[in-house]
Amino acid sequence: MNATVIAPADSAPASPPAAAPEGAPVGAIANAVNSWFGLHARDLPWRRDGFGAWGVLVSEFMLQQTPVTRVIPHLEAWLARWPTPADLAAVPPGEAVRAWATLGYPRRALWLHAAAVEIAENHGGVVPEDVDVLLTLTGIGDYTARAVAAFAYGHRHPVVDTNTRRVIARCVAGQAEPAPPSRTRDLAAMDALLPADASAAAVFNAGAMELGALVCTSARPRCSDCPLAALCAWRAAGYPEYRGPKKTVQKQFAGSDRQVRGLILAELRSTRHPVTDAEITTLWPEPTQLARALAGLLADGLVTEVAQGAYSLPHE
DNA sequence: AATCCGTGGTA
DNA sequence: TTACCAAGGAT
Repeated sequence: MNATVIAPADSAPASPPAAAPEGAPVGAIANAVNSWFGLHARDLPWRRDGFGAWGVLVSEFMLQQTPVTRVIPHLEAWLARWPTPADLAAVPPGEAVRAWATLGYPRRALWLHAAAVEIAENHGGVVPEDVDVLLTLTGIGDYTARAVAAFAYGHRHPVVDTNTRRVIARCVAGQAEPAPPSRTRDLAAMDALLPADASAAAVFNAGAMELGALVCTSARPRCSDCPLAALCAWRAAGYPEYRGPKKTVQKQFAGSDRQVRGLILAELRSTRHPVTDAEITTLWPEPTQLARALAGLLADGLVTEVAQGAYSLPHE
């Protein structure tokens, strides 16, 4: 069943291509991806000329685990309201959590606000361009730091997200799915493919992600449309199924603490008045789980107790 | 290093 | 209907 789900629609070649993928020049992969990207890249807001480093940074926060189509409207509203880091830093974090709406993982809104404060206070209100500096900001990790440096500032760095990891796993390693993430290994693998020219490198970073998002997808990859088909080690090997460590399964959402936290936060977003314990009690039938969820939100700083048994989004 | 963290679309 | 999974990061 596993291989059935993953295996692409078109069949493997009867015999492996004469040119072994390992023998293909490294530059061939980047060349093919960049040519394809030039023809098929989606017209996304953050790819417009002059979109700005702040816009790129906000987009990357929003895109952490949330699909492109859900991000775009919120991103544009966000940037219209807070055109600079200082604009966001000037409002309470609860405003960011409220504007985040249903994008999910509301801690990201809190982290984005914290990053804006850090940029305003420590970096003159300008989004840093060095990876090492970006990494010091709240909510920015290995992916986002390099994405901002590469896409907003044109610096040459390997940018590795889940799409790129999958493309490399298949095309280079000949495996159906990537091994569990490894910072060192993943960055080295992408670095080995990266064009020397910074501009071409930035295109390749974006192109590999785009290819993984549109063609080299997790389920039902469209190999017949893939610019790397002739270079792909997974294809050449006849699409062997994944044999690595078992992927961790995401816990069921229904009935989870996540769901309860979401219900409480949705209630807090719906009003600017404090929400009382009595009102929160109506949101979920199990008091123990409800209390645990509320305690978690308080500990995370997503909720503030403004009076005994009354709660709101964080003020400061 | 494994687990936790929201929400909604899709097959 | 259920299961998968989507430009990750923090702990």
